[in-house]
Amino acid sequence: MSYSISEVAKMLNVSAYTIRYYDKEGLFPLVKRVNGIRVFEDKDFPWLRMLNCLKNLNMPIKKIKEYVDLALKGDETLKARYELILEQEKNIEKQLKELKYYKKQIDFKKAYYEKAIEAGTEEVVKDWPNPHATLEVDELPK
Amino acid sequence: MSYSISEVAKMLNVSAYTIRYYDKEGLFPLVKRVNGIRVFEDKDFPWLRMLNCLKNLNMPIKKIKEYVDLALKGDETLKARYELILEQEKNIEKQLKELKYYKKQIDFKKAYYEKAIEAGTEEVVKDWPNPHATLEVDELPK
DNA sequence: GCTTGACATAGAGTTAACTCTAACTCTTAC
DNA sequence: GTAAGAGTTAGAGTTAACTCTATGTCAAGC
Repeated sequence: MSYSISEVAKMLNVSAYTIRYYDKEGLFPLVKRVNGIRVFEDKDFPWLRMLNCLKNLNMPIKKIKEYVDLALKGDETLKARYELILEQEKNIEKQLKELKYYKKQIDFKKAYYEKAIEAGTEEVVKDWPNPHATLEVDELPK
Repeated sequence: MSYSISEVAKMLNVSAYTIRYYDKEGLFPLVKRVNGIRVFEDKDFPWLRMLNCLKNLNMPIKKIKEYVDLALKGDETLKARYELILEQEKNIEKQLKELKYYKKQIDFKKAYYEKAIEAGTEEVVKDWPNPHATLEVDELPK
């Protein structure tokens, strides 16, 4: 099967402009062209999936480009690409920790407003003990 | 206790420029000034914590400003603020789901490269079945 | 054979979130 | 009393990631 730029855009939930921009930035060095028109094929999908993943993990375009360039160089860069993946694994762990940390604060605030709404005024909760009483860097997730 | 702008900046792990920018955007309407100089006090910390939280949940500055403006209006906006918090709760859930989804892909890639490095070439893994074989929007976390 | 629609490019414009510069003030240490 | 250091402002500059415009090509349907 083959797919047009707008079909691929839909799949990645971005605009066709964005796909062209990514291409301009060198993220699709191996996509076929027919009469100048991009033709995405099944063989391109593993990379499209990976790109979608890295993009949603907030990896900058330039960093993604580095990964592409490494992959193009072949087996001699396997180690470097592995390191990059390990970095992403660490990044995900960190983001998960952070999210769980901030979830606690939001949950606190949720209960806070529920009580305030029930009472009709914020006064009754203004002095609630905050579960995150300090704002030291050490207290925040690493 | 009271704190200077650079102390607060350090706590939030941003620059003093950034704190001034946030202030310019109206995120600190209640911070005291002495001779024109910002003086952050203990009473400001609950909001600093909340701001840090929202910022790290990627809420845009403008949206944070809306929340500030609601809070300034007092009890009549309790419901609206509660809704905004509920939205954030949903947002966190979504982000958690996404992270877990992309973690699977990274884990796959990690094993992939480990095998490739062991073999000295990517050839042996190029046809590994990808656990995320499609790239349909429906397959991605909502 | 002409219109339509989807593609193409180069390059300009936009937006968010900083980031910095220039010029100034105020406090503190020598 | 003066120099250093940290604060102030207005406003310009930067960066990333799009987003769009103008202009053009090409294949398909009428």
